[in-house]
Amino acid sequence: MVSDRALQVLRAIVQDYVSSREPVGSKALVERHQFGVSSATIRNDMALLEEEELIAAPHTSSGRVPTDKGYRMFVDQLAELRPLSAGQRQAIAQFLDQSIDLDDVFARTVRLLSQLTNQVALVQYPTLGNARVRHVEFVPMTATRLMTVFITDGGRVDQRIIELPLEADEVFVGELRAKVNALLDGRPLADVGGLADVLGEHFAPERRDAVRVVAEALVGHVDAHRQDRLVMAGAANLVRTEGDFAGSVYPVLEAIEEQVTLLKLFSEMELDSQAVAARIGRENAEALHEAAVVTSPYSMGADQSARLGVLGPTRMDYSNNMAAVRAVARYVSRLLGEDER
Amino acid sequence: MVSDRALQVLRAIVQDYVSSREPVGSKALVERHQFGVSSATIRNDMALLEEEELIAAPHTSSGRVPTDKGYRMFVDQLAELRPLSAGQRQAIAQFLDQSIDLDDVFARTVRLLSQLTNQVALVQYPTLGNARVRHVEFVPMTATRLMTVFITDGGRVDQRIIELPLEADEVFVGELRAKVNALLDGRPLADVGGLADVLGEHFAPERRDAVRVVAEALVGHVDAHRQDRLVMAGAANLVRTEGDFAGSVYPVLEAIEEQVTLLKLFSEMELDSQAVAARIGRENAEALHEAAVVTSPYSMGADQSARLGVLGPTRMDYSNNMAAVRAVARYVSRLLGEDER
DNA sequence: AATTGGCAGTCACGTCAGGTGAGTGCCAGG
DNA sequence: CCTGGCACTCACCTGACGTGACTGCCAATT
Repeated sequence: MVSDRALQVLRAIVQDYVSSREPVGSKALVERHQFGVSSATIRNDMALLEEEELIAAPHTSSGRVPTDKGYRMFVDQLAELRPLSAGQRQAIAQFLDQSIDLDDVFARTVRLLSQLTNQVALVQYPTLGNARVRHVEFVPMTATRLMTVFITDGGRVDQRIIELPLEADEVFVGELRAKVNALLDGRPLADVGGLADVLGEHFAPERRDAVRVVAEALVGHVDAHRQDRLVMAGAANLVRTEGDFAGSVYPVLEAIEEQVTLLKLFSEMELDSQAVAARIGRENAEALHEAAVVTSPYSMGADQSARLGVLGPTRMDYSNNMAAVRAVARYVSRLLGEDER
Repeated sequence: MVSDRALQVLRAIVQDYVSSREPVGSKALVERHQFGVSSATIRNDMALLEEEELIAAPHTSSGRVPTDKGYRMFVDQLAELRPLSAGQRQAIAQFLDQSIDLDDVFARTVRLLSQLTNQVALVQYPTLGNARVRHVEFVPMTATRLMTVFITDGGRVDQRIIELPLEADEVFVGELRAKVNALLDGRPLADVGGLADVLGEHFAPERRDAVRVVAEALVGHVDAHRQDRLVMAGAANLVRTEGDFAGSVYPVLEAIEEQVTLLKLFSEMELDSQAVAARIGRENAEALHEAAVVTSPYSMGADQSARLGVLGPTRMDYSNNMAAVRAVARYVSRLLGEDER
């Protein structure tokens, strides 16, 4: 039973607290916002909000601070994400258009996001859906060591070094290159496993052992495509906002570097709405109890899609960050060809 | 004119300070180490060391702390690089041998180093010397967008997305693939620029504009090979040692993420000895005045070489870190084929 | 000449008490 | 339902005061 005005008060508290980092009291509130009522009235509303656990007082007699639940309500009610300014949009376009390759798109995206939001930015590499094999290349390193380069439709590239049980001369490598590509080029990744099994049949029996090693590498390449990765930028921003973490930022940084916690989080959010979404405080895993994560899905043509976003203290500027994440996600999607049909 | 015993005292001070994080006094010193003289004598030596600016007192009446110069002397003369334990060496081998591709070697190396030293670890990607073109692949993204994949001898791979001024059908892409590879395969990278200039002659006039865009991309690939990169791991460790940075760790983390400061530092150290080396405190650029960097060169066959190492507060365990950096650099060099001839 | 014990002096740091002010909760009156 | 007023509560700052870990120096000793 929170009145309409009480919600306005909650919004004002979140805004003021985010910008000032200090618990906000009823008096300051009526001064900075036009409520048309006195501070005593606001105090009543605040008591109500506290009842609902949307705000809390750090100690008996001080201003109030939004709880995770308060932030959640703030974010959910935050219907209008004001679009970025024309200048900002242009900056996004200009900066990302300079990308020279796929990795560079992600590297630039993550740097851009961290600058726009002053938070740690994260970009998940897209998982390839029904991609196909484009080309496989073999590069001799030493007599018995071979690098395999695996290129897919979507333009993703994997390299891998393998140790052969025999010396590979130019002729054998050439034969490998020709036969593997004849067999695999254009085939869906899902087929690679089966085809690799029969690869040996195309070679002389004394080569079979070496070919088996190559086949294993090819399977490994496919697995690597399934595996997700994150790129991160702006770790320095986390240190800057250190004061917002009661504990240390250490476990937070650790969780980011470990990736596994974040990847799990990203895949859970995948199920959520297709729009920009937030996970706040205790909604997250242990290490991120004091952090908030704002992400949006982006797509890379085909059915390849992943998420990108930012991570920071729960006390963050959700309006701005959500707007930035949305804008960047949209631009990256467009850049990677989704909107081109 | 520092006596021999005074140097022992310096060594003891560095060791005690590194492990305790507290200024060390003459009394504690004689208790923890067997000097065979009284604390008053040690005090005299300490006064001498202070004269030489090898140690300093944070305030008038407190223990002493090594200065940058003191650490420098410690590193140059006093630290014994005890080899790692058999267990540690084995751990390095086991962990790195699992690498599945080139990027993975670097990723594992950097993680390993940060765990062995509890510092931020850095690995510089090798600059390619006189590498040659192995293969160039073209992957259509959309009708007018093409991804180029550039593979060199050394096994390094670059991808890049380009926008063509016309629609590229399968036939044209196939033609590109055949002619570019006929022209470039096996040629040194240095020749790519010249050859790209004449690429247009091999195509029909109406294709020349598109071919020029491709040629530019190829030149870009070569440039990208010249450009250095760093991979980093263990940023969380920097936060953990935050207390050792009088200011904030913010500028330090920022310098690491910017890369340019670190790359400059790495290339300067290139000139130094071939062994493991340290840059301490004010020997570094502004942002790293309170940090120390320990690096060692490693090689990747051919004439490709680069550096790897760790970064932390000047108050770090130099003996251990230098030993770890040296061991890892050696193992990576061996793994990448240098020792195989 | 080097070493030692002794002693005065310095200064960071922890503790404690008192004062200050921002902010709440509640109540009686509009 | 809103408002002004008032008592009450704490976090926080400040200054005073001991305490203890050092150093620096000096005269005595080997």
